[in-house]
Amino acid sequence: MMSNSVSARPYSGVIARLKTAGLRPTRQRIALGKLLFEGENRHVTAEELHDEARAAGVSVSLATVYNALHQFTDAGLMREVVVEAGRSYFDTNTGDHHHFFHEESGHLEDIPSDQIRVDALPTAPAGTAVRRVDVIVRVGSSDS
Amino acid sequence: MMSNSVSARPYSGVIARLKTAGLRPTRQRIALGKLLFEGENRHVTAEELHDEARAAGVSVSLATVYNALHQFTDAGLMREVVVEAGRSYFDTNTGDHHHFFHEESGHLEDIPSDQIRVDALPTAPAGTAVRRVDVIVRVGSSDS
DNA sequence: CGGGACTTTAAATCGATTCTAAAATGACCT
DNA sequence: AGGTCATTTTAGAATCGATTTAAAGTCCCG
Repeated sequence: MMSNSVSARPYSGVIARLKTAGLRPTRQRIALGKLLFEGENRHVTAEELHDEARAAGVSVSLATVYNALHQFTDAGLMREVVVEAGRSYFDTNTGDHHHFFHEESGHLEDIPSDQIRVDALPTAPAGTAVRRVDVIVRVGSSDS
Repeated sequence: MMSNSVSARPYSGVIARLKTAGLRPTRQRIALGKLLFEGENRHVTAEELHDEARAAGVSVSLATVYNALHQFTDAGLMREVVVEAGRSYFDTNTGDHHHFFHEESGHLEDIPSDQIRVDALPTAPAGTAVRRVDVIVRVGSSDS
């Protein structure tokens, strides 16, 4: 009866994912990985994830959360999204998509790539190659 | 023979612009305004502008540069561009356009709005209105 | 179980930005 | 011109998110 969500990554797929990524499945990485990868895609800041882990009874330092988020990102399990100066978001959705950013709440929401189109990209400056295209749709409460 | 540039904003248009924006034309704001608004459009960080001002013999504190950049932005004379966590760029081009961001050099370059198209925007989440759409094309040297 | 490489950690540090409260300045009035 | 007062600037301290440090802890292999 699968208590909740779309999730359904089988029993501790997290450990397998970590190993595949060349990361030792330590207690902390497993706990953070479960919070991040079991269930829906997520957008988190290091602080948020840290609070969440502790709230869930996992003892983990903020530095470790930063380390893990960067390691997961380097391993291609997540990606970093920059929307606000001075704060980093990490996104568990590594597929092709873009974002709504709610300026008041600081909340990010995915825009599936088939719901937006970027056309007619100019050629990259000489000597450079395009690494990624980010589209941020900034929204605010309608009574601004 | 007009020594350089497209500039040609007439004699101290900067003062008029400041007044129109409701900002007192102080020595510092005028000097920064000239660096920013006379000549081509620019992308600067606070530190860069501060260094440039001092190099030009203008005595101004970093805090004042930050103040001025925010005031100019609030007044609609500039806009802030977020491309890297932990660093703010300010852009003198307030028109509709997007950006190339060169990841190695930290350099920003405009993409005129007619050279890019964003279509099929999904509707904003309920209760919200779109404030802006930012497209960042991240490029790096082609031999990555 | 034992050893060594990899991890985690608390604490110190960093760079960017903001805040503070005091000193300086600009604009208005007469 | 001079006086006045709100606005602005400033140096320095403080804050913020993030990273680094070096020491303590853990994981994995035989």
